Order: sequence, then C-alpha cells, then structure tokens
Amino acid sequence: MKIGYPCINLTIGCKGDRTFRLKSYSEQRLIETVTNNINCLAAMLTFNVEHDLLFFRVTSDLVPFASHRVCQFDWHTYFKDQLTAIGSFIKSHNIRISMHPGQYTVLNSQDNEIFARSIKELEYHADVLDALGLDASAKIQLHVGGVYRDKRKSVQQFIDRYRNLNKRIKQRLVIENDDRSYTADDCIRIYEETGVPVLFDVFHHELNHSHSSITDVLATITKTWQAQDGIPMVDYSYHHPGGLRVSHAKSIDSADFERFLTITQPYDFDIMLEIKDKETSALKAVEIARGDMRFFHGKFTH
DNA sequence: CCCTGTCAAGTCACG
DNA sequence: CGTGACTTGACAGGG
Repeated sequence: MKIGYPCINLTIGCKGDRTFRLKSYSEQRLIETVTNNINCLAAMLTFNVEHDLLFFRVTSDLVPFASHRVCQFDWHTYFKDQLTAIGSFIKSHNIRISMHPGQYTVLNSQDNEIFARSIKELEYHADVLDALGLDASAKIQLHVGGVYRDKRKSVQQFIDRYRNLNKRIKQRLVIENDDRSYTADDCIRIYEETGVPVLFDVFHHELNHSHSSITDVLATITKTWQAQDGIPMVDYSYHHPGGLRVSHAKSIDSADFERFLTITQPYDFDIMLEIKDKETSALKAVEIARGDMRFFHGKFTH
C-alpha cells in the first residue's frame, strides 16, 4: 500500500501546474512554463520520497495546450533529458504514478469532434508517461463519460471506442466510478466486456452506488487489475456529514480514514487522498497507516 | 499593486 | 435557459 495526493504540493512553494491563456500562447511561453512545471515536479517527488508519500498524480497541466492544435512544439524531445531523469527517480524510488484527464475528455461522446479531441488528450497523457519511461502500472484514469439518456447505448459506445484505442493508450487506461452517472458496478460490467481495470473512488461510491458495499466492490475490482497493471488504485476523500453542501473536506478525518483502512484490511491497493490540503492530509494518513500496523500486516510501503 | 472577470474543452442537475 | 460542479484557482487586463 502506498499513500499519495494529487498534482500539487502546497508546502514547498512550487506547485508545478502553471499555465497561461490560449491567447498568449507562444513557443517561448510554453518552454518557460513547462520548464517551471518539470522542475516543480522533480521537487515535489523529492519531497514525497522524504515523507514516505510514494503515490503521486502528475497534473494534466504539465504541458499546457499540449493536445491543442496551437501546440506544434516537440516538447517531448526538447525536455527529453529532464523527463528521463525524473522517470529514473520515480523508478529507483518505486513511486506509483497516475494521471487524470479533465472533464472535457469524453471517450463515448456522440460528437465526433469531442471524441477526436479526447483521443488527442489521451495521447498527450500517454506521451508524458512514455517520456518518463514508466511501465503499464502508471495509469491514466478516466470516467466513462456521458449517458445521453440511454445508458446501455452509451456504455456500448464506450466499449467500442475502447476496443479501437492504440495499445499505447489502452495499456494505461483505467476507468473510475463517478458521482452521478456511472457506478462502480457499471464500471465492472464494462471491465467484463473489455478487460479495462476499474479504479475505485470511495467518495463517488457513497454519492452514487447500487447495492454493493465498499468491501464487495474492492473484492471485485481487485480482480480487474492484472499483474502488469500493478495493484489497484483507490481514490479516497471525505465529505462533511449532515452538511447541505457535498464537497471535499478541507482536511482528513482521521477516524473515518482509520475506519476505512480497517474495513478494507484484507485488500492491498494504493490510496490517492483527494483532500484540499493535499500533502498535509496525506502525511497524516501515512502516520495513521504506520502507527496501526496491526491492521496492515506490513502492507504499508515505507 | 490590487481587483476581478474570465479562462480550450463537456455533461448534467438544478433553479 | 443560465449557472454551478466536476480534479482546481490562476491569468491578465484595467483601475
């Protein structure tokens, strides 16, 4: 089990997700921004290793507009040395990496333009992970997409599109249950048709689930990850109970997290803590996991 | 320097 | 029909 947080670090004063407006695009601006973001990525990974945070999500903003037609720059070659070095660091410290394209990436879209842009975006994400030299255990997590008032048809569209993906993308793509349209059970059904691994989001499951319990789902999704995929990834967050607004908590609820670790004790997976204060909560989670080894039988990775 | 409207892109629920 | 939420605030022009 590895514990991590997504995309940006709020402690080290360098977040690595700098971007700019499309109107102000220039090759010079892109190079400056990507240089900053890559340097910050290296700094964040160094911080993480020093603090036993061995799971990290790389921001989709690493190379802004990379999948947009305005970007003709060969960033892949230009930054080859730096990316290779970061990839070596990741591998030598056994860090698990994920990426998560934004809400505009919709593989099952009914609009062919949106579909084509989504492919470009997935290619960009695969480019980043390939440039880092990472194997197929570095994943790109994606929601199934739109429902378009006909879930059966929309699921079939996803399956057809998935089957036609390049191997380069397919070997990295995993699907994640979302908070309103596709439940973990829906994702599992898609796995049965395609073999695509299922990333379990605990918070989304609480908002949008069928009958299955957390442990039922974990038992099933564990089987969707094959040897080359690595152990399952799980997104964990927490929302304030009883509140009118349903939103991610500012900081981790230690009791809830400990309860979660306890009920999921038979399963091994990497946990991404999607909590606003980022590494602060992830560090608390590491302390909880480390301090309560009787639950984990040593599965927590130091 | 501060303020704030706007930002590449999609889908869906809510009023 | 317009707005907000989603994985998230930051950019950039005007005062």
